[in-house]
Amino acid sequence: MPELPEVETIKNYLQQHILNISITSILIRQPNLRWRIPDNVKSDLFQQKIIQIQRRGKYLLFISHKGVLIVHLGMSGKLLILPKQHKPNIHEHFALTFANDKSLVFIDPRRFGAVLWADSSWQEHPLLRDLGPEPLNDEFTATYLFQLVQNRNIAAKQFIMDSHIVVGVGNIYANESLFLAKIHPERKVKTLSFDDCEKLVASIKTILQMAVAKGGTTIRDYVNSENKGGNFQHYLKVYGRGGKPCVMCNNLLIESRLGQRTTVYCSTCQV
DNA sequence: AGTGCGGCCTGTCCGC
DNA sequence: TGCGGACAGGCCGCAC
Repeated sequence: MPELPEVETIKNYLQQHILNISITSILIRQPNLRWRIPDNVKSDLFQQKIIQIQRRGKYLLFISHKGVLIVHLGMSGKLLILPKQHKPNIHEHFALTFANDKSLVFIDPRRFGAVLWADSSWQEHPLLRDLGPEPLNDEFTATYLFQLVQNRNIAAKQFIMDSHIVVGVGNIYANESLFLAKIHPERKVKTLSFDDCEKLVASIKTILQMAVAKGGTTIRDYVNSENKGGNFQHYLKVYGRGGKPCVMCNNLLIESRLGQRTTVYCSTCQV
């Protein structure tokens, strides 16, 4: 569900609400998420405070003096701030309650998400250490991308959705970025010129920045921690518009499947 | 090493 | 209205 802009929006909200407040209880209701929630989360976080929240790709990192809680929302995960006494949700798998009687509640119907624990050197965690650069950082450049595309016989869309190449680009923003860059999603990446890489990098940055500014995209059920949707869905040019006219050339957009994911593009504008 | 896909889950929608 | 199948903002881990 959530891609980089959605996770960033959640992080920005949580930073204003749960920092530096003692944790009074930890609830593990369903430990079997993508990976099992480690038992020691309970003892390690008890009476600790979250002193900092960071985002790495689509992972949220809740940093305490004892270690780091790593949270990934998968496809259907939500993190909500609710009163300590709230209406129970059958998919509430994990919750932290704070001294101000607010709870941080992890809800995830499909359980593709994860709640994990690392010591303070979370950068070395197996799930995080091999991740590619943050797309909005200066290290994500055309020079970097052009170097990686050499001899790679993979479709452009699958390439930019690979978190070892660049983090945070999911299905919606991959489709949108390729449209903006005028690159066909099935184009083999080894055929990209340096100029193509420049356009692609610039497009990914533009799309993600705009989406962050609009609080993310709500297609179906994404909500931030205030239980509100984002607004970027009003700015999508291809995703969800298969069969409709291209906003640039009026030809009908093609909807196909690539790597088991719905892919939408304009066969005239994107080459 | 790179590439392609199965699988993890539940909910929803669509066609028969 | 019931049922099966496809699909959904992700991504690891395995075959080849």
